[in-house]
Amino acid sequence: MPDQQIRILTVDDHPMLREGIAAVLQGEPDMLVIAEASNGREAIEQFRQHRPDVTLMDLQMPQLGGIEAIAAIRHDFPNARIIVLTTYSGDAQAAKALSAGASGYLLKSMLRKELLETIRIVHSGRKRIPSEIAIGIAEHHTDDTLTHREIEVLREVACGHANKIIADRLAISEETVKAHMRSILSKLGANDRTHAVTIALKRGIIEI
Amino acid sequence: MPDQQIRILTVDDHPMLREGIAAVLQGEPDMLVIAEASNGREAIEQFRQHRPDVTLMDLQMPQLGGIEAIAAIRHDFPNARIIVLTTYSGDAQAAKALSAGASGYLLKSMLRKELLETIRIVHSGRKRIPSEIAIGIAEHHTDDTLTHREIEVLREVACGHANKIIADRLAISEETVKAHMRSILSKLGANDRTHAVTIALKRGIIEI
DNA sequence: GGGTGCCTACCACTTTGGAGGGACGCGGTC
DNA sequence: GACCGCGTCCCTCCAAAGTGGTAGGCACCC
Repeated sequence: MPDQQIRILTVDDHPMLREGIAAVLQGEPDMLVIAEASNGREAIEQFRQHRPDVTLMDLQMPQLGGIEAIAAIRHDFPNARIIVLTTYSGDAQAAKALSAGASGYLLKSMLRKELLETIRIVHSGRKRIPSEIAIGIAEHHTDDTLTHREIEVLREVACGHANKIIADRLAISEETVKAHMRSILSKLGANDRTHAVTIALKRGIIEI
Repeated sequence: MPDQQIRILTVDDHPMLREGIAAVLQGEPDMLVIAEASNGREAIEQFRQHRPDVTLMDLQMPQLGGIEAIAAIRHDFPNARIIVLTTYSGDAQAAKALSAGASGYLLKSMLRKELLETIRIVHSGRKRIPSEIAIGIAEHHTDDTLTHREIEVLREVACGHANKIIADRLAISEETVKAHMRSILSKLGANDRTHAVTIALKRGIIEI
């Protein structure tokens, strides 16, 4: 009954982890790993070629990240069922992945039982987000989110650039940079720019 | 010939990854996974109980980190052969692991071939550190390393505390905090405190 | 005894950051 | 048309951060 099997694509830059997933899924008669990819670019390629029923996707990968890959795949195949399988990297990352079109979000620290359950649930067309993750997202959902420009400024701040330098690099006045900083500090509830950077890193708003 | 097999303990908080390692090692007749652990505390226990020939150890784990576990195991069993298997988290982390007594350092992104090679090499009593890692460590080895007190100050800075607050919390004068900061900025080559924090995070000197 | 590194502390000084206010154009929505 | 969010810009003011130099006490090692 190969037609009834759930055909799965695994995407992760750790071969050993792909190996582990494959080992777990091999024990399940209704599942079959049909392709693997080690970055976002390969993931898109493999998806096009094999049209898997379910895709397991890491977020942090070289070349092209998971979130971009999810968005690209869902753009071409709006019915693609994609489960994020990653180490927790902040509620902002999780929220981005879900709004990019992921149907599930799993942590690598979770047990095989949850993986199998989630694959079956997502394959059947439903969504599945563990409550820990959902709570994390909800916690900051009411908060103001940073605008595109504010995130740009914050990235500059993380590099150790002074307001004046940032102003030059973004081709705006120092006063504007200060205005953005005020907004950033207030939105994140940070004491100072350093605090703002560590908060943003924790929540996955920016990366190092 | 079970006596000639390399008896291996795997330590990682991702069950899926342990599964993957086990799958890879199962194909090797001269290797055998005899125990698993999902954090540092369990690792020490399992080591005591099974005395493996080689231990594969992740660094980032709940309860007790890998570096502490390596140090504890090597304290009781100076001949323990331990290989770090982790995602790269800065040269400082790698250096700490090696000086805690690890004989090898592998990245999770590396291929199975390298894992097997490293296990055999380390089991034979030699060390093995990939050149990328060695270069990373060497790059900053000539640099001044931060003192214990400086790291304490930097951790406070990362929390968004002002010099005055840090002074209170560490029970020293604000002027002393400033003196430490001057030293930190100079040693790390940072433009300002924010930059110092991001550099230290990248290099694994502090964690969020 | 002399040297070194670390932690501590002070002074004087300049630069930067952050708070609080207001303001305007633009694009979107109601 | 009125409103709102965003990005832009300007002002003032004060508190912080950062730079320079100096120095004592302490532990450690030659």
